[in-house]
Amino acid sequence: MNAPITLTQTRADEAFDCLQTAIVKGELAPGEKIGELDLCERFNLTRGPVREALGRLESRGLLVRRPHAGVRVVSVSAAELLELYRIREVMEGLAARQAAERMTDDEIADLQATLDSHEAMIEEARGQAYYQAEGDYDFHHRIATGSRNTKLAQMLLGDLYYMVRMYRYRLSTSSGRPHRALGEHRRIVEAIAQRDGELAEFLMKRHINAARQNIERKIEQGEISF
Amino acid sequence: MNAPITLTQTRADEAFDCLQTAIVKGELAPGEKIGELDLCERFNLTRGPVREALGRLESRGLLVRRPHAGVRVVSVSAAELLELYRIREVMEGLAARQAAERMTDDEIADLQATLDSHEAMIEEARGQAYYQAEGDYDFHHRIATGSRNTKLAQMLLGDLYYMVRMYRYRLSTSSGRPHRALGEHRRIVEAIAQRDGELAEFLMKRHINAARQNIERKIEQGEISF
DNA sequence: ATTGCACGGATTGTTGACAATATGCAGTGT
DNA sequence: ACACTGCATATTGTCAACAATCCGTGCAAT
Repeated sequence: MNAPITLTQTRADEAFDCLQTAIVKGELAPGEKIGELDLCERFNLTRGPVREALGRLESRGLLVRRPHAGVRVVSVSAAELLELYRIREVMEGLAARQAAERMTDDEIADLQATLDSHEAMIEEARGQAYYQAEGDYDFHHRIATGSRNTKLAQMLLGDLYYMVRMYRYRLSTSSGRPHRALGEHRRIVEAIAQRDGELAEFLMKRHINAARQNIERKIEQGEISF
Repeated sequence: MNAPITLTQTRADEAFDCLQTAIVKGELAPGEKIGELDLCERFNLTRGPVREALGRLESRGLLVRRPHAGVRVVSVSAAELLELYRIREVMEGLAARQAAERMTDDEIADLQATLDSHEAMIEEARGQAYYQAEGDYDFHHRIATGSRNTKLAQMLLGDLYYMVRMYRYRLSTSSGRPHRALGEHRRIVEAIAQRDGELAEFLMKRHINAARQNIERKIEQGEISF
């Protein structure tokens, strides 16, 4: 039946995780009204934990709830998605700077190793944008935690990335330009290895700015539907 | 027919507001364990809404909760407080830049007017640091919303400011230098009025950086206890 | 004396039932 | 035919009882 060992801490956490992944993977369409009982049956839970999870998700901006009317997945417009990238630009720039100042040598070596594995994945499975997207996520994740800035990492990992990933699934192609992105990642790590925080910040901002412009172009070309 | 006054949307919202203000005002000491039943009696509520509010606050990083052990107000170290200002620096810099691009002329005029009233408050009630703190909060609040960046405003107003204010109450004196801060505010608004986003970003970053250094100095001098 | 362990009490997590409110439909009037 | 009103239903918000888990205390053993 179910997994013999439930590693989840509590029912509410379980509901939170299930809901979050369901939203990110697009199983719950934005704007669609979702009933609590539907969710309970879907995840084999009761309304208590589900309600608590809904509250948490709402607080994080993934859901919008009207007092007695129900709860809907937030629908982000194209303009708002681009605004999200503007925020990422400054916050991840800061993360890169602080990572250059604070990451241990071991962490940097690890980061370089993961870039190698990402390159291998891109080489052998060309067109497999999914792995590239995961690799990209992994890279930014490490930089955020490497900043040793608790709140910064919390905001990036807890708020922004989930919202961005939610649209990654919809854009299907990660950002389209795996090789170029990998090269930019390499240069950022180089700057971090040299403990050049200022350069790392600059390169990271430019990297995310390029990704934003890429999306902007696709929107203008009508390749993305909202 | 005009709706009279919405006392509160829902019990959970009420609990959320009460708890948030109680935490910000320092009525609930950081690190102190708070029982759910205590809170219920304190606010005349039942455990359901209180639990939902606790979940939301935890998700925003104001509380920390261990599975069956209870909930505590988050205790932020001096180092983490300074990290918070580093985040504010880049985020509010972006907010100032976008505000310069997007605020209406009326909003800018309003902003200048509030600065005048702040100046009057400082002049007549010298030493009344409380009003200066509120004025400072008001200023940054308007810039954040003026950016027209929904998520950015949400993160600043919903997450960061409450955490900063929580320590403002403890530091008693806002940042100590009302006149100088006011002058910096004036120059930022000037840049916004001239639609010079780049300058507004630069000035805002320098403003917050100065505030951070001010706190850092106080910490070194042992004027602040944690 | 200190450490380990077990047990009782208290607190939290969860559940199901009850109350309040919004949505949809039917009916009526213009 | 359309708009408005009133009611019925379903869904949400709230409550109080039940079950599971942790913490502190006391005792015993080394």
